[in-house]
Amino acid sequence: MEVKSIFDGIDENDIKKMLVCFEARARIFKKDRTIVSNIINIKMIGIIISGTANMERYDYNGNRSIIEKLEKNSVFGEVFSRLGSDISVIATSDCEVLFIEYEHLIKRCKKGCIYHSILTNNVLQLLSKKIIDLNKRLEVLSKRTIREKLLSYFELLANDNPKRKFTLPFTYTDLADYLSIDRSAMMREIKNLKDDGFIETNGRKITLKSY
Amino acid sequence: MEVKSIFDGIDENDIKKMLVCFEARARIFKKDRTIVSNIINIKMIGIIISGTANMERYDYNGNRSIIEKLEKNSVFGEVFSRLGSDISVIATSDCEVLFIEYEHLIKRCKKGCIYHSILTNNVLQLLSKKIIDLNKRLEVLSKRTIREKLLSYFELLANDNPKRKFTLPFTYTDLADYLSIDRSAMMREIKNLKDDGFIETNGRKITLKSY
DNA sequence: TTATATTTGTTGCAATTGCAACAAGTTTTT
DNA sequence: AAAAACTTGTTGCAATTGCAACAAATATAA
Repeated sequence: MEVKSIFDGIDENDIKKMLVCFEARARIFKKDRTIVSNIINIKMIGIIISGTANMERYDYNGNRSIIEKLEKNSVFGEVFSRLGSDISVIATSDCEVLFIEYEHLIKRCKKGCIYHSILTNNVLQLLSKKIIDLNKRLEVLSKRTIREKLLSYFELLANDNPKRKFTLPFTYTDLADYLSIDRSAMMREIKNLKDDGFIETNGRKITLKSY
Repeated sequence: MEVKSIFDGIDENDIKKMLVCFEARARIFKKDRTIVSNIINIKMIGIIISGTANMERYDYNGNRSIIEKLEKNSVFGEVFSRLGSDISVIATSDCEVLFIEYEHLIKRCKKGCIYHSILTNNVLQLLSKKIIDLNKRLEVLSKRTIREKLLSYFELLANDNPKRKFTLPFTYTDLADYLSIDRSAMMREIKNLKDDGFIETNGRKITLKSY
């Protein structure tokens, strides 16, 4: 059974008690607002309670890189990310974020919260999941051509659907940033993939034809 | 204080007891031997006790990708890696590997090992560290040109040394695979970097000149 | 110490890619 | 409903890259 949230398996009432014990604080962010501008030095972790956000970075050439898409229950923070870089988390829709100090999570609770160990375990599962996701991303980015990058990314998305259909979770502009490639070159290659019969597209709906 | 091993802070004697409790098994691998040929379906994790290894993958074009360099205390296994891919772990020197079932690590010990919670905590720290490392790798791979990939990778290596000198932990051939680029194109670019005064090289010893 | 294998260094050439620029289509804001 | 902002689609061109191939230098094995 997959862990979805760090509070999986913990009773609603107990969660509330724990949040007090953790001195957790919730904040609301409007779409396009910056949730964290510089992830370094944040000894807190953030948990997306509702809404979506992107973790992104601009390099010195002004090229944006979308490091990660965050959604409900996603966890972010220094411990989960690259230290020392100009990474920010931007709300892509209105969202609510819960901030908790990292130390509270990993240390054994002095007040003896009985659910603390469940929570630790959940964090462990989420971290494992994140590692798997990062490795997926790495697998895509380690492809040498735009065509291969697209196909391996599409393959990941199509895996969930027996008809091999999926909807891009991105605009094409964002997709290019996610794959770290030039948008126009990517559009050209998508056209080639269509011409060569690898994919069919209808807006952001894509069907993978071959295996 | 950084956690180096999953057994950090646990007494030697207690480790031995735990290993029995975990049904841990140690195995020796000679250089160039395959430690795990297909990481999927392994419900175990491996811990490098001594020696070094590479986690690698060959795509259908025969291009090798070095996913990760493993050394003493590195942990690998299904939970820490991309599922379903043809990933293998190859010894790059003689090494000793300890295998433990993942379940034993995360479940609360029925026999009441008092150090179990320390261990869970250590695993958590190691996972966090791995996430940070993966993000570093992603940062390098998300650069769009070979030059930028090289410079950002060198930057990471040079960060540890005030003189901005470092020795590549790779042969140049392996470096190209690690960066997912063509070796000859990479050599050409390294030459350009030298000509342009960005770096000085002496074999695998490199000095970063500019910032 | 020879033989064998691997790594490094180089080059021409063709293919891929990034860049710049612009038009057309959508969506969002005013 | 009009204006503004963003996304999609397209192209020529120059720069970068991958590929193939080979020689020289090192490292490893016999």
